[in-house]
Formats: sequence, C-alpha cells, structure tokens
Amino acid sequence: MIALKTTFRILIGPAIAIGPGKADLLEGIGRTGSISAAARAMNMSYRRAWLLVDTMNRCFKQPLVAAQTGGKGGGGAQITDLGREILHHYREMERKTLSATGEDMAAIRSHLTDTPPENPH
Amino acid sequence: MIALKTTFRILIGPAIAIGPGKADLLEGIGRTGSISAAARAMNMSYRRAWLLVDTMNRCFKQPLVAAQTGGKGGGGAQITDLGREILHHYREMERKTLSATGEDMAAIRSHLTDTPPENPH
DNA sequence: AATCGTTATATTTTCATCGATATAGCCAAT
DNA sequence: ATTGGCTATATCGATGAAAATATAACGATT
Repeated sequence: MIALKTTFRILIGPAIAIGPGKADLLEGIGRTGSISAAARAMNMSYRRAWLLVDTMNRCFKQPLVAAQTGGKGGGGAQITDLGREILHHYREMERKTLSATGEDMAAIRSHLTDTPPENPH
Repeated sequence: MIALKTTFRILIGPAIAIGPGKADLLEGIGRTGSISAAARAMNMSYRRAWLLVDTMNRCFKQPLVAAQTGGKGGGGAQITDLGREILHHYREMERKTLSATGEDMAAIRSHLTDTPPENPH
C-alpha cells in the first residue's frame, strides 16, 4: 500500500484519550446508536470496542458515550454532547494539521520509496 | 503523569517512515556521530536503534543515515543531507501542527481528567 | 414468559513484539 | 598484532497485548 497517512493521538499519561481508532469508533456509535453495531461495521470485536469506549469515558471528566443495557430496542449507546464536541475538535485538528503541513508533507513524500519495506520495525 | 502530548507519524503501508522516536534518534545520530552513542544517550538498545535506522533508510529513496563499519575513530554514522532535510520538515510539521491546533487542543484538554485511568486500553 | 440483541466483564489462550544475548567483521589507533 | 569501539545480524526467550471464549444481566418487543 502506497497510502500515506499521518495520525495523531492525544495522550494523558499512558492512556490514549483519543486517536484515529477511537475517533472512528465514536463516529460509528453516533451513526449506529450502538457500540456493538459500530464495532461490527468497522470489523472490530465488541470487546475491543467496549474497552476503547471505557478508556475514553475514563479519560474525560464526563463520558463521551452513554450506554443503556438491554437489547431489541431497549439498549444501545449514544454519543453525548461532550462526545460530539470532542469528536468535532479532533476532526478539526486533523483538517487543520493537513492544511498546515501540506508543503512539508509533500516534500517528505517526494523522497519516499513507492515500494514499502517488507519487514518494518 | 498529567503531561499531554500529541504525536504523529508518517506511515508508508505498515511501516513508520518517521515518527517521534525515529526523529529523536536521527537528531541524536547527527549530534553524536554514531548510532550506538545516540542509542546510549537516549537509553535505547543498539539493536533497536539499528532497526529503526534500517527501516528509515529503506522507507526513503536514499538513506537518511550513512554508516561506516569499524570503531575507535574509524567507524560511525552521519546523518545525510536528505536526513537533515527530512528531520527539518518533520520538526516544522510538529511546530506548525502545534500552532494550528492550539485552540482545539486547549478545548479538549479542558475536558480531560487530571487523574489518568490506571488500566487503559 | 420467552426471545433477541444489547451492555458489561472475567478468564483463558494465542500471538506478536521486544529485549537480551551472542557472534562476526571491520577499521583506526596504539 | 592487539585492542577497543563500532556496524551488522541471527536466535531465543520473556513479556505483554490482543483475540477468543464464556457468562451474566438487562429490557423492550413479541
């Protein structure tokens, strides 16, 4: 894959408060209304998705995702107002970073091989 | 640790072409004139440092680090012109990103707990 | 009340990554 | 020639992370 990608994460101590994976998951939960549906949609185990949500919620003063137990219409999960706000800021950071670093990025890119190393470390 | 940190990496396929660790190592090699000295200085095993250098060199069309075998004045490693250029761009990206995302960053920060979760995932 | 699809969590197992260790070759200085 | 400090690389084991599996509780729908 020649896909070039910059990612960034906001760390609080050893924990990733939010990063590319958590942002996508958050978005998926907002779209689907459930942790498990979002996990399925992005081909992630429910367990993993739940752990990510748990970490996110514990990193912030208030939860980004509110979940209700029960299924078949009863249960589900919604992204909170804070969740939407954080997600918005994260996407903005992505967008602004992309535009602010475009030139340097292009310069670096022009020096990269188009054949990625097979045994990277 | 309440230290907040954003990091970013440039990925080419599965490999990290350059990221915070590789940038620091590159800088260290430029400063010390040797892979092993740089590794020692940043408390990294020589093996690991060498692997990182190897990956960097293979991600780019031309090496970022040029090494000569032999020791005691004979051997050593220098950062190449390309290496210096890439490092410069990377630092610039860090700087520009920081200034471009300051507001969003502060907004997110204000919602983080000051007690990082102990078992993050 | 039976069921389905959730959230929530513990336990076990598998797997990948990393570190430690070892070895070889090289070159200038002594 | 011997040594010291470096590059370069292979191998093995431990450690830790992720996945798989299992289970429980819950609540709207039927």
